[in-house]
Amino acid sequence: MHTYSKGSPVTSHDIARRARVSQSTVSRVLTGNTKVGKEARERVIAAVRELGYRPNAMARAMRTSQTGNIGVVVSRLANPLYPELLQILGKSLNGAGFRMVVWNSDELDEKAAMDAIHESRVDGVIMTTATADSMPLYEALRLNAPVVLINRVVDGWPCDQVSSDNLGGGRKVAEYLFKSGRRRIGLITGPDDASTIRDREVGFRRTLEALGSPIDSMHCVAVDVFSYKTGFDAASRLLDLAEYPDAIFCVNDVIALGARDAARARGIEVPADLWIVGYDDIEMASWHSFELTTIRQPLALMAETAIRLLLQRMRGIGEGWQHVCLPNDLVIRSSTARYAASG
Amino acid sequence: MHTYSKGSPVTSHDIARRARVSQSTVSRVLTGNTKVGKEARERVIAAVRELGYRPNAMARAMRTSQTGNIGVVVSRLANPLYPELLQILGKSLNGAGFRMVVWNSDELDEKAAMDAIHESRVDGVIMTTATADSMPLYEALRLNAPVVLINRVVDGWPCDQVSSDNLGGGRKVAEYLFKSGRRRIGLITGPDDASTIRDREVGFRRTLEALGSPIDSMHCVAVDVFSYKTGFDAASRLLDLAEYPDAIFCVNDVIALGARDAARARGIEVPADLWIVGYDDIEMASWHSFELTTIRQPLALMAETAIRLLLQRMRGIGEGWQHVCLPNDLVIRSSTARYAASG
DNA sequence: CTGAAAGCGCTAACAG
DNA sequence: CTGTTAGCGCTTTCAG
Repeated sequence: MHTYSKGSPVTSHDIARRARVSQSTVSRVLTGNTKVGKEARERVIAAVRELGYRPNAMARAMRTSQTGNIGVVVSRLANPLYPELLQILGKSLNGAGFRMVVWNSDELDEKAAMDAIHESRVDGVIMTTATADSMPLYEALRLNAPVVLINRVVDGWPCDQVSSDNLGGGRKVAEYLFKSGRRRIGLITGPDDASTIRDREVGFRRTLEALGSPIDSMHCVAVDVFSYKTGFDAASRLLDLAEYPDAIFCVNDVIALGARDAARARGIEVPADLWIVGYDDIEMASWHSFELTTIRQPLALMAETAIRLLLQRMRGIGEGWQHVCLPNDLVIRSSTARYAASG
Repeated sequence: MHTYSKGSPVTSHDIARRARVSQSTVSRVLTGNTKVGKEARERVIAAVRELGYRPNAMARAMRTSQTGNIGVVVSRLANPLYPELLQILGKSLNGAGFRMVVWNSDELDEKAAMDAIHESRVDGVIMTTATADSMPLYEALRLNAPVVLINRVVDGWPCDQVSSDNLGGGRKVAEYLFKSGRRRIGLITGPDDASTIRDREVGFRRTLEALGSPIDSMHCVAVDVFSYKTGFDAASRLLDLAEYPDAIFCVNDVIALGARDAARARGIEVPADLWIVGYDDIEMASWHSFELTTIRQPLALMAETAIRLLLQRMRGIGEGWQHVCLPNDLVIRSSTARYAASG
């Protein structure tokens, strides 16, 4: 029985025969790199159409050592930030003539992505979830693999990196809350292996300390994994305190949404009794039920930058490793009072 | 300058030389299909490790006509159903030894996925977003391409298809609402090119008609695209009527969430003044702010089934086209009163 | 401008 | 068990 997956049976030789040219001329017409006589070209094109010929990508890849595939490793797709990022990356990559291959990152996926580079399945990889203890990643980088880090970064690692200013984002939130008169400020943070989270927390804490209003350790909770539920639970703990915070900064939106609902579940009014601030500006942040004040990252710009750096790296251009850090914005909604953000 | 993407410079010949065996023996050790002497095998393995050798996947694919890649076409990732499905599909595919390549489906992506099959970039494709007017898909199917449809299906098309019982889902919702005493039942539906939507709507309408309580055309709105916002707006139109519905069935959760918030924005109490039912049971449906009654599809089972059918098809097994339709469940939450669902 | 020829790195007969 | 041999389908010199 014929198995389709053996690939289209028609090859460039078939085209050559039919167009009465040599196989190499067929190739020349298709790649378009070399001049070909008008007559011959037209016969080839006609034959291609008539036979429904599609060049075999594997064979081409083998000759050119280029697959046209770019791998993307994303963290748990359950965080809506990543689908959003994925959508943007996919569009940009397609625009640049590449296909996107996705790994949904647990450690196995990270390894799989690095394997794919070494096996020439992909020409390069964009990692959104790097951490300093990813051995496979580090190994690949040592071998000079074309990898760029986006979103999460790892200081000092030998590769291009693109992030937004998480330190500054944390600072902006702290300043905003403090200047708006909040003084019992709480924090829900997460695992500190992600640079994003670490930076947001550090920027936030340092600024409050500098302003003379450090976070009470009672008012700080760390979740082990980011989800609505963990956010809900963490906030519940904070809100069950006799003197609960008058504002809570959550290091990402998903937990902030959980926190918002924890307040609702207790009948705590937001923003009257409690302010909540998130981070990422995922789509749900703007929903009527949440109206979450948050930090918006310039995802599209980050994606474009990452792709540009990766393509340069793949071409062997680019000497040192670049670390691009893009600015982000405080988006004020009614989960906090509508005071103007100050510089 | 050395460009990494030229691929690892070490080939099976290098290994052969180093292990003092022929290149084919190296291949035999690596593929593991043939017996190899203990001595030789060990020398090969050692050489592989010492040189950090990785077999070139393109070359292998060219010989075997198998890439190990499965393409997945998903509709707008903005609908959280699709990331959920993607996650499940990815895990199952990896478990079966395949990699997942994702296209984020507008018409261009659909075409790209079909191109990928013809160019032997992927061994097969899983489509979540088929519609009857997808020309590239139809063309590919005519050529007997290994494609399976999941979620959305197209009656009469020559391919394997997996869906859940959308007709029955619509019916269940109708019965539940009617038996719970709702009589001014509204409907927010969507574009009818998707089989899922069509079936849900038909099942719902027919059942209500059979029960003698057809939908008032005033109480039916169709959105052109599925999003929180379109759901919010559509529900707003319904709720601004003098006599607004006492229950609204939304053909998917995303618009149901919008509808829920439209009620909240007007101070309409749910479920006291209005019941809302969605479809899909995406994660947010269970969030405290929504507590949405909805239909849960057996995504994991659907994914497994689709993959099984696809693998059979790729192996050339399987004679006729199968159409698997799996049952789904009504999940009752407090966006409707907590009456028991009846059979 | 075009054909002939040489492989890319690997797998899979085919003979030992 | 293992080496030799013949390509997979394509791109790219190298000669005309």
